[in-house]
Amino acid sequence: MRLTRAGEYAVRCVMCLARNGGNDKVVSRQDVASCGDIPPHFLAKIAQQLSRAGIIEILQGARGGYRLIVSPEKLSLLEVIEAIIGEIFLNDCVIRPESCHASSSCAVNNVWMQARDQLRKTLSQVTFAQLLEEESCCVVQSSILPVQENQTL
Amino acid sequence: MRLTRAGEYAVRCVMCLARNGGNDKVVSRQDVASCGDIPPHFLAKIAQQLSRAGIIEILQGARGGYRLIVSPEKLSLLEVIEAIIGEIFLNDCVIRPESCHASSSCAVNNVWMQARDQLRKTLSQVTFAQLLEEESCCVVQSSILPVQENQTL
DNA sequence: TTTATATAAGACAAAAAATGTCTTATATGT
DNA sequence: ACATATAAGACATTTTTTGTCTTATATAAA
Repeated sequence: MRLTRAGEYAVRCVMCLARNGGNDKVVSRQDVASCGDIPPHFLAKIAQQLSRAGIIEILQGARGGYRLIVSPEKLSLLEVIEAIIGEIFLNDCVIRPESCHASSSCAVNNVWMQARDQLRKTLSQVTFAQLLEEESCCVVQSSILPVQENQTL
Repeated sequence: MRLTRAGEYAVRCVMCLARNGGNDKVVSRQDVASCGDIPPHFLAKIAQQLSRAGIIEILQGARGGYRLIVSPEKLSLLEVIEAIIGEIFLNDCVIRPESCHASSSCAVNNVWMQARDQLRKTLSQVTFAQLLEEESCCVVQSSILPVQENQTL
């Protein structure tokens, strides 16, 4: 497990959409990128992963952008993160049998599995609705967005 | 946080020492390496980190090797792992303020901190004495070691 | 004291993973 | 038809991790 920058960007992206596009509103990639301080092309990749995971919808063409299609109440931090970095594992030997000889009955491995379950549970219990209620990094700059709604047409 | 291979090797190294060198016995680097399937020179680096952390003692010269200087009852998985990979953090923004703007009052960050504390607690509650009581990956091959005690002198 | 054995220390190389950029293609609204 | 915006994937860069090699040093034993 590792919260990569891509994972962090994904969280910021969803936060931005939940905040600014909550009512099925579409937010352009540019706006999300500047809101979350994300390189636009990198965001494109991340958005595609979120789209494949069924979390957002991507709208092509003029006036395109991203739209959150899961309500913030039903969307957990875990879902967004695992959409980007894959299912969380803390140790390799579970998924890579060649890196260890006797993983099934290994006491060390059992500890890692327990820690993993705990971590996933914690992350799954936090929804974006909850996160929105509090002050968050990725929302600090969002005050620029309402202005941009009336941008050049 | 990420359980790197180096961290995994460190755990195997300590398991091997706890099992075979429990009574202040010295186990050669070669023996530890073959027991834990660790590249010998890589093990040397890991051992140095464990030594700096006060977990093992390194004995130079002929008949040298490594010796566990903390009793397995008092040595936790967390201590060994953090000796190698540093203090566990799940997210960057805690230690790298430049990667985030308002980390102190960030709801997302708070979740990560909570998950981190939980993970560290879990790992700190497991001792190597406990791990030794059960079957473990890194101990499977240790039956070769008693034989090697009577090796060529 | 000399020799064989074993690790220390750090430079170096290789591989893997993550991050970021760029180009061509495609879709949409006007 | 045109302007706008994302899709898709190749490519480059950077960082991290892993592993190796060489020279130096310490110790035990002949």
